[in-house]
Amino acid sequence: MLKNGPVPRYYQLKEIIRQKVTGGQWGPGTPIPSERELCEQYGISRMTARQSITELVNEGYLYREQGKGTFVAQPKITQQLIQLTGFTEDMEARSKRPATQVLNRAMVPADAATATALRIKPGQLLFRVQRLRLANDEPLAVETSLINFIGCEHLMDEDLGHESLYQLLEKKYGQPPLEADQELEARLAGDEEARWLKISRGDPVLLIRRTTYTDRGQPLEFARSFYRGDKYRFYTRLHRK
Amino acid sequence: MLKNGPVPRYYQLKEIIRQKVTGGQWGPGTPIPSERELCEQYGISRMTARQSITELVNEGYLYREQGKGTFVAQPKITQQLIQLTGFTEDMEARSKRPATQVLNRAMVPADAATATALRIKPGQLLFRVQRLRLANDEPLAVETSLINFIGCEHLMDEDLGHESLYQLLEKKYGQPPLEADQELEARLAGDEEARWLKISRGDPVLLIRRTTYTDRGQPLEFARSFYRGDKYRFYTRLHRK
DNA sequence: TGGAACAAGTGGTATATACAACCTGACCAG
DNA sequence: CTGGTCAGGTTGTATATACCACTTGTTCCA
Repeated sequence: MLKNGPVPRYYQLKEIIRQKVTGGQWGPGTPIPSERELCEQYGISRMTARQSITELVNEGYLYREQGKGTFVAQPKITQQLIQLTGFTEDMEARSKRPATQVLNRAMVPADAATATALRIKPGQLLFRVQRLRLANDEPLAVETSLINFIGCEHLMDEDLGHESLYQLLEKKYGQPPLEADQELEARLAGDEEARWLKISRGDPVLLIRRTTYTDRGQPLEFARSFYRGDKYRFYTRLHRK
Repeated sequence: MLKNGPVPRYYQLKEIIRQKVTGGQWGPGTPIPSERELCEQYGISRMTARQSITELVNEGYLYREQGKGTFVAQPKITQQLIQLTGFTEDMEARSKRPATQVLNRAMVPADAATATALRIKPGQLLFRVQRLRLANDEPLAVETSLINFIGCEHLMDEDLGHESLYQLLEKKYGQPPLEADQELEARLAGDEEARWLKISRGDPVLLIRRTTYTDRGQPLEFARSFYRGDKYRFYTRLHRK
C-alpha cells in the first residue's frame, strides 16, 4: 500500500519497479505484473500505475506489447553515459579523478558563429572561460565556454577551478541546463591544442561543439572542446522515430 | 471537435499542435491554450488533452511551468539529425546524394569483441557485410556491419548496394531497429581506410562503433565505421536527468 | 505604504469507470 | 487434424471528477 505524502504515488511505484529491474530481481524479457495486478497490490488506480510504467518505458527500462503484457528490456551498455553532464560528472561516471585548471576568463563580445548558436546579436557581451580538464592528473581536454544569461557577469567572481559550472548555473543562478545539442568532428591537433594537451601537432583530437539549453529551450552556453583522441571516447544513444 | 475514428483523439490533437508550432503559427515562448481550454475547444476530456501535451513536451516542442501554463520551446538546431538512421536516410537529411558499394559479404563466426556487443557466444555465425558509402559520388565512410538474428543467413541473397539494410530488416525480416548505442573516437587513418576513402594515411577519421537494438532491447547489429574527418560531423542531443 | 489574505487561473496527482484492440489458449465442429 | 469461435487475459484510449501545489493579480486591512 503506497502512502500519500510528499512523494507522489506514481513515483514511489516507479522507483520500486526500477529497483527490481536494475537490481536484477526481474531479468530481461520477463513480464512484470500486469497493470491491474499492480493496482491491487499497491492499492492505487490503474491510471496511476500506468504513469509509472509509461515513464519507465520512455526511459528504456521496459517495453509493452499490446494484448500480451509489459516486459523488462535488455539493459543497454551505455545507460549511464548519455546524459548531459559537465566534465566532472562525466569523469566520475568513468571512474576517473577529474581536475580543472582555469586558463583565463573575461567578458567578451559575441562573434558571428557564437551569436548564431546562442540566438543573440553579434557583439553582445558574454562570459567566457577557458579551462584545461584533467583526468587522473593527465590533460584530457581544453574547453572554451561562452555563457549568456541576464546577470552572467557575476560569474567573473566564481571559483571555476573547484566549483562545477553546471552546478553553479543551476543552484545559484537559477539557470538549470536541461538539454544540449552537440556536433562532433575528428581533427588533427594544432600547435595550441597540442601544447595544452601534451601531445604532438598532428595527433588526433575530437572537436566537440556544444550548445546548452535551459528548460525553456533558451540557449545558455556555447562550448568548444578539444579532447585527446587516444584517451577519450564519446558515447550516445539514438532512437528511431 | 475531434472525430472518433482509427486515429486516436489524443494523436489528432498532438498533430494539430505540432503543426502550429513547427509552422511558426505559435512562436517560441508563447503560451499555448491551457489544458482546460483545449478540452472545451476540441470537445475532449482533460486527461486526453494532457496526453497530447505530455508527448510533445517529451519530444522537446513544448515546456510546462506549474501554475503558469505550457509554452512553445525554442527550436533546436539538430532537431532532424539525431534520430537513429541508416546511412541513406542520414545523407538525405543532410541534402547529399547517397550511394553504396558492397565490398564483400559472408557468414562469419563472432570474435570476442563482437560477441560481447551482441550478447552472444563467440563463434556463433553472423552475417557480415562491408560497404563503402559515398555522398555526392565522393567516398565518405567505410562500414562493416555484423548482423545477428534467427534467419540472418538469408541476407546473403539481398542486393545491399541498392536496398537499405534497415528497411530490409524492418519490412522483410520483422526485425525493426529501434535504438542504438554508439561510441565515437577520433583516429588517424590507416593504410586500408585511407585507400578506400581516398585520403592519406594519417588524415583524421571518425571511428564509430554502433550496437543496434530491436524494440525488445535485443542486440541486432554491431557496426564499425570510419568516416572522413574533413567531410563528416556527428550530431547528438543530451538530456539532463 | 506595506503586507496579508483571498480568488482565480494554471499544471500535477489521483480515482473510478468503460469500452476497444489485440493475444492466447481452450473448445468444438467439420 | 484443421479451422473457427469464444472466453478471458493484456494494453490502448477516453471520460468525468476531485483535490493539491503553485502563480498572479486584486482587495483590503493595519
